[in-house]
Amino acid sequence: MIETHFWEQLAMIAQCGTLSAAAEKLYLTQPALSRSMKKLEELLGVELFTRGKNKITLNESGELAAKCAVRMLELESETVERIRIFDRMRRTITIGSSGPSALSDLVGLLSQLYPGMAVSSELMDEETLLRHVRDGAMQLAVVTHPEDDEDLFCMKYMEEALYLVVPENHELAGLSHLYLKDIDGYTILLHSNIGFWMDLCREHLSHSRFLLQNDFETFKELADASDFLFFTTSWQLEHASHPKNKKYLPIIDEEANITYYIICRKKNVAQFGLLFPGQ
Amino acid sequence: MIETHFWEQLAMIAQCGTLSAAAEKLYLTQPALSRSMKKLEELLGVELFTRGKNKITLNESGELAAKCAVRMLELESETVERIRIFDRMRRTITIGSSGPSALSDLVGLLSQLYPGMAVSSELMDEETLLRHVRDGAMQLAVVTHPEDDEDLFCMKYMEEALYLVVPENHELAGLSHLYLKDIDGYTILLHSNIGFWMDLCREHLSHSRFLLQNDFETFKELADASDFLFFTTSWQLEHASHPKNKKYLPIIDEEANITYYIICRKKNVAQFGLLFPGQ
DNA sequence: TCGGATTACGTGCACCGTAATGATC
DNA sequence: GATCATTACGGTGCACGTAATCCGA
Repeated sequence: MIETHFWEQLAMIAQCGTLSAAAEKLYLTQPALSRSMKKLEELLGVELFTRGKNKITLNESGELAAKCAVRMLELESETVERIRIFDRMRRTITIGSSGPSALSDLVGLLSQLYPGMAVSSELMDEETLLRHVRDGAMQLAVVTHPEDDEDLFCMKYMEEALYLVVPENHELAGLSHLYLKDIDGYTILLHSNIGFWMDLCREHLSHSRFLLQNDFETFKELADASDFLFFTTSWQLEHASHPKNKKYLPIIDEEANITYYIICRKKNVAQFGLLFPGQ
Repeated sequence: MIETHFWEQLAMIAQCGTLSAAAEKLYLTQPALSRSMKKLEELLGVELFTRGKNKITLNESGELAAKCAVRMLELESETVERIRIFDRMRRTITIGSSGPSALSDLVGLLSQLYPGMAVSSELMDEETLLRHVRDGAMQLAVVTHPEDDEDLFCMKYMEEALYLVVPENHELAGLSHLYLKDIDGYTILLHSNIGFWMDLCREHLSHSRFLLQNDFETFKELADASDFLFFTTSWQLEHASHPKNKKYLPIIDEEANITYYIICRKKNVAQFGLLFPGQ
């Protein structure tokens, strides 16, 4: 059996042309490399070089061996990479959601339940989510509708209600609740990455203008300091601080009161025993 | 970079199930193997085992790694074998002939001209010979007809004349020469491996009975001691001793007086510079 | 004279084996 | 008690580097 470093040295010599150049690249001395190749020839029982007095060249067998060496080294490094990636994936839970709050909530929950695991999370539309869960690219997904599928496990996860935040002196501030149609036309501050909520806004507030913010901190500052209308949800009200000098008006449309369902392949349910107690 | 012996040890552990069993098969002690696998995990940066108090098992990453290890080891041993075979082939000249004398002659000549090379020789029909030369399986072939082909080099090699050997008191002994038809009907001692000569006998001596001999020594003893007719050739008369108390009658049919041609691929001519001087 | 290859020689460390320990059946 | 794995410790061989030599451009 030939150790890997022999193949690496041989490949390097083929690449560099001389022992000395190869030795330098390999952080070896010339004598060491010379000896090593002698040993390789002995182990193979095959002469790989034609040796002149002060030059050494690969012969035909050596050329073949060097080509093979390169292939083996490629396989070896690919293999190592594959093992590392597999191991990393094995200890990361990949999840997705169509809504940001549910995603944050689940990330937090999983991090607590499985302290050794990394959690990789992504916001995406529900069709893509379901496809990813089905083909195994994603282990868990949170969607806004229950899914009845013989391969998929589905469980109610949480509810979330939409609120409109208005300045206390705003004309809407006196209302106890409202419908989406009531605010269609108002200019609204909106975060960009809000998943399905964006579709909801586009659909029901077609006359409104949206001030889109990519950065969450900027959004928060603007929301705090300005008199723009913006949305929040029951989940955010529970988990984050909100300015006191605002009125929080529940939006009572059915579409604005969401029930989240968590989805995973039935064959993976056991893997998430802590998340699905009793299943 | 991971040395081969790590992969071998991992594969062996996967095969055997326990460290101790694997260690024994690898001619190692348990502690050595235990340390070695720790080191492998460190090099990979991946845990491969779940360690109980007195048992150790491959985890999922370890299973993958072990499978990969087997594949790499297979590639490695295939590669070594391939290099060895290539090297051996590189230093053997593979030749063939349709006739035995020309084959012996060429083997002897090549062994003299290329002392470092092995010569692999085979007797076979001319059609097969030409095919082998064309596809590279054979470097040189000796045939009884010139071959005109743009890919093939062809050179006259030697001539050979057939003789009938008869006891001095035989009814044919008085003749100075004869034709094949003159001996059709006689019982003749014949060696089995005589290439195209056999076809010639079958064709022109259809009424003769042949006493076929596989073993050359047996043939020689019988030829010497008995009064059976048998054949020899000009080449054999030159290169081997023949009994004095026999008459050697040349057979003057055209088919019994052979000119041999040596064939090789034009692209290989240079390789046999000593054999084809001036080409 | 310089660059490249091999040979000779001394050394350090990596890995091995032995022995001891812990743990489970 | 038997088996299996890990830890501790001491020894050895192997592969390395340094130095010297040889050779050719």
